[in-house]
Amino acid sequence: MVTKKPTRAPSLGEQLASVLRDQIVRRVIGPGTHLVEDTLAAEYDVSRGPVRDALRQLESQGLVESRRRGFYVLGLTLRDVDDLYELREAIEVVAVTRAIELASPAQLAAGRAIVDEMIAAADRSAATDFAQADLRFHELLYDMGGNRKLVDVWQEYKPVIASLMQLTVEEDVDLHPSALDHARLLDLIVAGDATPLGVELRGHLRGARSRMTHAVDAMIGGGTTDLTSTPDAVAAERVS
Amino acid sequence: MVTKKPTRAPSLGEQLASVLRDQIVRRVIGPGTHLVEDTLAAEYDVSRGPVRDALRQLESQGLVESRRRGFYVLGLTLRDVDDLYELREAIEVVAVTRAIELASPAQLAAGRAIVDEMIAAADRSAATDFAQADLRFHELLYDMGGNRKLVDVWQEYKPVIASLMQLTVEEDVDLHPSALDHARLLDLIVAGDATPLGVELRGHLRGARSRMTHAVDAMIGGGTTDLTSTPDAVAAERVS
DNA sequence: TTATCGTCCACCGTTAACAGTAGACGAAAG
DNA sequence: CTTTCGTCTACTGTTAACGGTGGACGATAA
Repeated sequence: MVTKKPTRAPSLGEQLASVLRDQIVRRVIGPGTHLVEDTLAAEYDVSRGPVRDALRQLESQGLVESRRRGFYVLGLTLRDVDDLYELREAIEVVAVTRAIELASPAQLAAGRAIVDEMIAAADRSAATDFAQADLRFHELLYDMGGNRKLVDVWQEYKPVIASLMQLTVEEDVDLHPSALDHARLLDLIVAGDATPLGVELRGHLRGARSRMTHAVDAMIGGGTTDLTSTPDAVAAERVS
Repeated sequence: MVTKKPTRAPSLGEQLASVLRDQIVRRVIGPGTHLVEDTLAAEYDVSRGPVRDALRQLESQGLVESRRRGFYVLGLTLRDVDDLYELREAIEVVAVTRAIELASPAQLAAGRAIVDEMIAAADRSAATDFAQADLRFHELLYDMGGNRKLVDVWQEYKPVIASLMQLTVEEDVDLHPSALDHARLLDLIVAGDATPLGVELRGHLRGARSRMTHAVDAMIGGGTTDLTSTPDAVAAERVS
């Protein structure tokens, strides 16, 4: 069983990383932008130390790149979203497969409670609450799997995924089917057959991926990706 | 094609991270050890900034944990080695599967050149050189796959894997079969069938994993894991 | 015009000092 | 004896200043 660290007040570095991450994902700060410690420190009225911390964190999440003179924004292209979800699929399928043997009754109950929260959020059309419950649900899947390295990778990229999900919450979509998808994942874990479970989760994540590439594409202002005629288009209505 | 960053002199933080990482993997610094910025700064005659950088890096590699008062060494248990290799297997199989379509002639040639270096190192029984070539070979597999997130995860954990490999280089083993295993991976990429390629790579990594758990076990002083009668025992003679 | 060389500067890496905080711990009260 | 409260301290987070470095750039020579 993987234990959780107690919550502490976020440092300035963490706060700044969060602000910059959102700005990068939303392209308020565009790809190629030169980020300089001193400049950001002046702009946000902090010293360079927390700026360093923030930029290091964003670097390890693949959002910025350190070069000789400063950091440069890489941002998130459609390619990046695809890559990120391919990574996520690779590791999350392993985690849920392990969950078949390892998930405890308490964890399964916690999963069902989160699904209930999702349904309640869907009732209220509270997409932001839904997204947060969604993230907690998937984190629980990793916890059930009991592989700490998989958990660590999830934790590393979770903030990026969360930022991406924020791009999709403004859309007026019925969230109930997605909530039920999550319940179905739990059912399949309990049923104990890895093959349909893997198929279901892959479909689930591919739907989420399509939705996000759609949102990023719309944000970029592209018309280059037309999803309305592909099988993913239906799945794209599903969250996470 | 994934581009490489130019090489810079390592900062004090990076150097310290490397030293501490080795000490942790080798259990010179044992699990549970309390690591304090001030104490390490005095011991290594640097200021606290680089110590912070080092500990942050080790934290993201899962070797230490930050709690309220300082960092604590988690270390690498047998469980951790298994988890790490399960992660690696999950992502590396995806990378090589993608390499079937995406590997360039130049990359394949580079792979063969690295295998030649491995054979030369095996000729000289130069295990450390072999291990380094081994790491470069696998990094090239990720590059061939062209998924930047997979590359990033590999880069994140590569130093830990390298430290682990150092535990195994003192053993007097004929390295030629392992070199040829790598050539075979390239052949299978060129042959273009994902299924035998996946099977081969999984076997390859499971061999490496067994070898490492064997080395960690011996280092811990355990007698709790007897590998001599399992199918992995033969594969454990293979590196990487 | 091109190549070379010296200077400058745009940054980051590092250091030392200060400030804040959350438990630990001891003393006092019930 | 147990609980509460106040103080202390062990750390980290942050700030400001200094030092180093590697290209950029301008001047000079061929």
